Amino acid sequence: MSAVERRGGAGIQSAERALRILELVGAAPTGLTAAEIADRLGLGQSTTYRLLATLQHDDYLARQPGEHRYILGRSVDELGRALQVQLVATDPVRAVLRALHDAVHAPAYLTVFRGDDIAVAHIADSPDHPRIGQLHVGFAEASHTTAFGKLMLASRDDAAVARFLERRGAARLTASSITDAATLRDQLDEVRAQQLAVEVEEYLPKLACIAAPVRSPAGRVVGAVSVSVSSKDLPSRAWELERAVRRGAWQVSARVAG
Amino acid sequence: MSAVERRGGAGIQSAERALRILELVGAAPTGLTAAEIADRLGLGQSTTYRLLATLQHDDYLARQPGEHRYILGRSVDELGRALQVQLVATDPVRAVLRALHDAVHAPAYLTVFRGDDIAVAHIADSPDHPRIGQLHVGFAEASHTTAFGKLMLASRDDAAVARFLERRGAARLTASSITDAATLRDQLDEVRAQQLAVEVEEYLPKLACIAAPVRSPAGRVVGAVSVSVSSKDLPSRAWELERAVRRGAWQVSARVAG
DNA sequence: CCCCTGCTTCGCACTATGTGCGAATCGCCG
DNA sequence: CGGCGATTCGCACATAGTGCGAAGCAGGGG
Repeated sequence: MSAVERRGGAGIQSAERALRILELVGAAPTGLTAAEIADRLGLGQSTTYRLLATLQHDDYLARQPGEHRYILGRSVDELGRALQVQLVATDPVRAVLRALHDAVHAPAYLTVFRGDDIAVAHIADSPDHPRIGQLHVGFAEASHTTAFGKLMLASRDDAAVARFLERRGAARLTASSITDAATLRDQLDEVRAQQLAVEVEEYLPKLACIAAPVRSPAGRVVGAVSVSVSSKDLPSRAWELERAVRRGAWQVSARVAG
Repeated sequence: MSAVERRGGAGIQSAERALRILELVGAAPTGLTAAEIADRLGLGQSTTYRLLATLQHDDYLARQPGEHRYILGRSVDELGRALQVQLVATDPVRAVLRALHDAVHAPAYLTVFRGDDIAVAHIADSPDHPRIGQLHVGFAEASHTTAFGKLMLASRDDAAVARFLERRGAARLTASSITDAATLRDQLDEVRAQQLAVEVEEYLPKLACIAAPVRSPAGRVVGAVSVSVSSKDLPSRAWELERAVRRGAWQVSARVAG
C-alpha cells in the first residue's frame, strides 16, 4: 500500500487506522469531518470513507443529521460500560466503599490491577474529606509510592517487580519516596507478610494511605481497598484504620465474581 | 481469505474483526483467552494473535501478568472519557443540573442529541426524588413519548421527522402516547413555537416531564434540560417548572463549547 | 436558474496486506 | 523427561485494502 514506514505501527494496519480514527474523533470536542480525518492521518479519501463507514456501521461513530462531522457513537459508551463491570465497580461494591468512608470519615478508594496499570474503579469521598490530590476514577500510573501500588507489586514475584522497575523506574515524588530497589523489596516482603500496605508521605506531602488486598474467588489478588488520611493523624488511628480497611477489602472480595 | 460471506459485514473486515474482539472481551466479565476469541470469531490463530497484538499494542486490551486472558485496557477508558466530554457532561454543567434539582425538588436530566440516538449525559436526583423508572446515564432510544425526544424531533424538519418515524415507528407506551403522525406534527410545531416540550403520562403512567432546549454557540439545538414530576403535581407547578427548566437550559448553553 | 464548491460515492487496476496452514518454540506441570 | 497448551514463525496465495481519478450530489450565492 503506501510507501514508507509509519511510526508505531505494529500489526494489522487497517485495524490500527480505525482505532486512530476513534482517538482522533474523541480528541475533538465537536468531532471532525471526513476531510480532516483523511488529512491528519494521511489517508486517501476512498480509504477514509470506507473506514468511516465501517465505524459508523457498528455505531462507534455517529453524525448529527445534516452535519458533516463525525462524533463518537453509542458503542463507545457500551464498551466503557463493559469496562466498568470488569473493574468491579458494581453497586454493591460502591456501597461497601461508601460505608467504609462513613465509618472512618476519610476518602475510600477501590483500585483494580490491570496489567501494568492501576485502575481507580471507584472513590467514596465527601466535601469534608476530599480525595487525594487530583486522583480521579480512571486509569492511573502504577507507582511504588502509593499504598495500592505497593500492594500490586507485592502480588508479583521479585523478578516481575524488577522488570517493572526497569520499565517504569522508581521516581522520587517526595522526600520519603523509596527509590532503592533493595529497600523496596524488603518492604514488599513485609506487605506480603502483613497483607497490608502503608504509605506515609511517599506520594504527596502530609498524606498517608493504608491499603488491603481484594481477592478473586480463586484467591488471586486483583485489587485493593484503601483510605487516605492526614499523616499526622495516622499514629493515633492506625489500628482503627487497618481494621476498617481490612474489613472493606474482605467485603469487596465477597462481592467480586470472577 | 476465508470462503463464504459473513453476516453483517459492511466495510473493512480487519477493522470490524478488531471491534468485534473488543466487544467480545468486554462482554466477558473476566476476559477471554486467545483460543476462545479465535473460536468464537471463527478465525485462525495466526490472524487472531496478530489482531490481539495490535489491540494490546494500543492499550485497548491488556492482560494480567501470568494470566492467559485478555481484558479491556486503558484506551477504552480514555475513549469513554472523550465521549463524556462530547456529551457536555463537564463539572460546571453538572453543577447547573444539581442547582436545578435543588430548586424544584425533582430529578433533573441533561440529554444530548446524537444522530438518531439520545444520550442521557447526566442526572441529578436524590433519594427523595428518584429518577424516572430505569433511566440511567448512557445512550437511550430516542422516543416521541419523552419531552426531550420531542425536542429532538422538533429540531428537525418534517421530512426528517417522517423518515425517523419510518425507521423507528411511533410505539404506544401508555394510553396517552401519541401514535398519529399528524397529531405529532402539530405538537412539534407547538414545541418549536414555545421552545419547550411537555409530556404528560405518555412515557410512563403518573409521570410528567418538561424539557427546554440546549443550544450550541452557533444556535443549533444540541440537547435538552428537563425535569420530571408526578403528573398530578404538574398543573399547580407548571409555571414554576417551566421557568426553572428554561433557566437551566440557558445556563447549560452558556457552558457549552462547540 | 445555474454554476461553483465541497462532500460523498463509484470504478478500476495493482499489489501490499492480511490470511490460513502447518511446523517450530516456548513454558509449565507432573 | 515427556506431554500439553499457549504463542510465534515461515511461507505461499489471493483477497482485501488501497490510491487515483472521475462521476454524482447537495447546497448556497450570484
